[in-house]
Amino acid sequence: MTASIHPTIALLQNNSLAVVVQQEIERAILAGDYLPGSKLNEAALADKLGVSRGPIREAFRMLDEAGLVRTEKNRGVFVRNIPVDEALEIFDLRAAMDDWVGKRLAENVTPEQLKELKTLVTGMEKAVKAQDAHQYHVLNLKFHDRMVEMAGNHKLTDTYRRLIKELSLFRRQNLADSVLMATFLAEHQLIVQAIASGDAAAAGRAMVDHVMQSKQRTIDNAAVRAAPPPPGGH
Amino acid sequence: MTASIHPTIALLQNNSLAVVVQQEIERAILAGDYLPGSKLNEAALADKLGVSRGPIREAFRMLDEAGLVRTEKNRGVFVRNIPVDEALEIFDLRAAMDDWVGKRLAENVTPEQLKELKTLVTGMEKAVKAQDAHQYHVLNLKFHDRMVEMAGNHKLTDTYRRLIKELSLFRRQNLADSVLMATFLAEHQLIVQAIASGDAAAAGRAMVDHVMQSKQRTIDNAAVRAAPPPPGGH
DNA sequence: AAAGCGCAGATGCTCAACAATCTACAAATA
DNA sequence: TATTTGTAGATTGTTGAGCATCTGCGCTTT
Repeated sequence: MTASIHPTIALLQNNSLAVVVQQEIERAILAGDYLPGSKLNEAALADKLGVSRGPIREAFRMLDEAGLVRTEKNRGVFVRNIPVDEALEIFDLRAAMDDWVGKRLAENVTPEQLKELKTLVTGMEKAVKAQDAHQYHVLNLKFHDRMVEMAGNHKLTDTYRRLIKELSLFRRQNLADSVLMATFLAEHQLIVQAIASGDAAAAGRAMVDHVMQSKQRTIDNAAVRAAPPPPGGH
Repeated sequence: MTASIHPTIALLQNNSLAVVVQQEIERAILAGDYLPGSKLNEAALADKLGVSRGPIREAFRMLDEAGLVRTEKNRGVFVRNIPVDEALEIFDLRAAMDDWVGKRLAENVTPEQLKELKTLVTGMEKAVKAQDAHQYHVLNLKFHDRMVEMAGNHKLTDTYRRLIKELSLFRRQNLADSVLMATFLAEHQLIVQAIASGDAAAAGRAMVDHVMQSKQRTIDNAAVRAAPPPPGGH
């Protein structure tokens, strides 16, 4: 009932230090401040964030359970490095969920929601034309996240976001070239179109095809990097 | 390298106390030792398990992240009570996953795996005939878990199991009556049959139908309990 | 070069303490 | 009587010190 004006106070009123620390470390990891594989030092973090080791350790346990870090006994906590195999598995799982989302949206989407999705696609078109890969990436994430959210299943939304976070740990975002961006853009338009048509099966298929395309691109990418040209002398 | 003979020592060699505590509390919760809504007392648990409050608190954070308990600041940790809405959401999410599992199995199942599934169904038949609801329940869980596992996607398997754990917190297992058990049994046979036929679409459909049946039963159950007959005089 | 030694640094855990907060219950008030 | 207030006790959130143990690494020894 006492809605504190001061935001940072309100934060600590409802969240324990451990939760705040967890959020901060998660933010830093997802922002790329700590790269996959790097070690998170308990004492250093405690010092940096101005708390004792207790909350740091509790935050570590949460992050571990969330799949963002890996704990090796007596060695420490490391930012998780998602192997290709696992990333591909995540794509398949996402596809299964997106299939459901597409079907559900085709049946239940409102005109306002449809309009919002179209706006997002338009934004991506502009980003592609402007060669703004970052903006495209942000809108792309938002586009998919909103669709999942619109499907109205909180549990599925939570699960989806958990997967996206883990996936973001897989290779620092393979920068999309303009040709690929254009391809994906066309698929996005297809998805919205299918949803708008109310054809559940088609909408599901469009979503699945799209994710499978991303998966295939990841496979190709991995194949290229697995057999790189020998590095030239420095 | 030093493979301790003593199992409990080997356990602590690889797992921190917090993890062991987490596993023990989780076991207790899933076994029904702590009912949904009940409070978990830090000091009491620390005393009972012979550890300090630190590992207990770390275990709490893991269990919270896993969705098995809920933490209220300054009030404590409580075994989570899954509301009906959330249970229904989980059913839909499961259906989406099982659809994928069914399709995948229809395409890739091995004769050995098929045989194993048939054995499980046979076991359930016997349990139904013997009116052994508990045995049926155990085999049912195993049947579905094995199918998910056989689909070969670890991430999906993890996610599925997480959901099942949460779902087990929803109403102490609605005891299945024999009529319902028979219905589900027929559906199980249908699933195995569809998988064996190699018809991906049919297998997926059979899996989805089955989960939706469980969902519907949950809805009916909830409706009945929501409008119970007025309690007779004591 | 390989094996062994020793040490600094970090983790895992315990214990003790204290502030903040919640809970329950009793007393005071309307 | 019902409601409010006050207060004591219990519990949580957090800190800090301390210590055993493990890891990593450089150094010595062979």
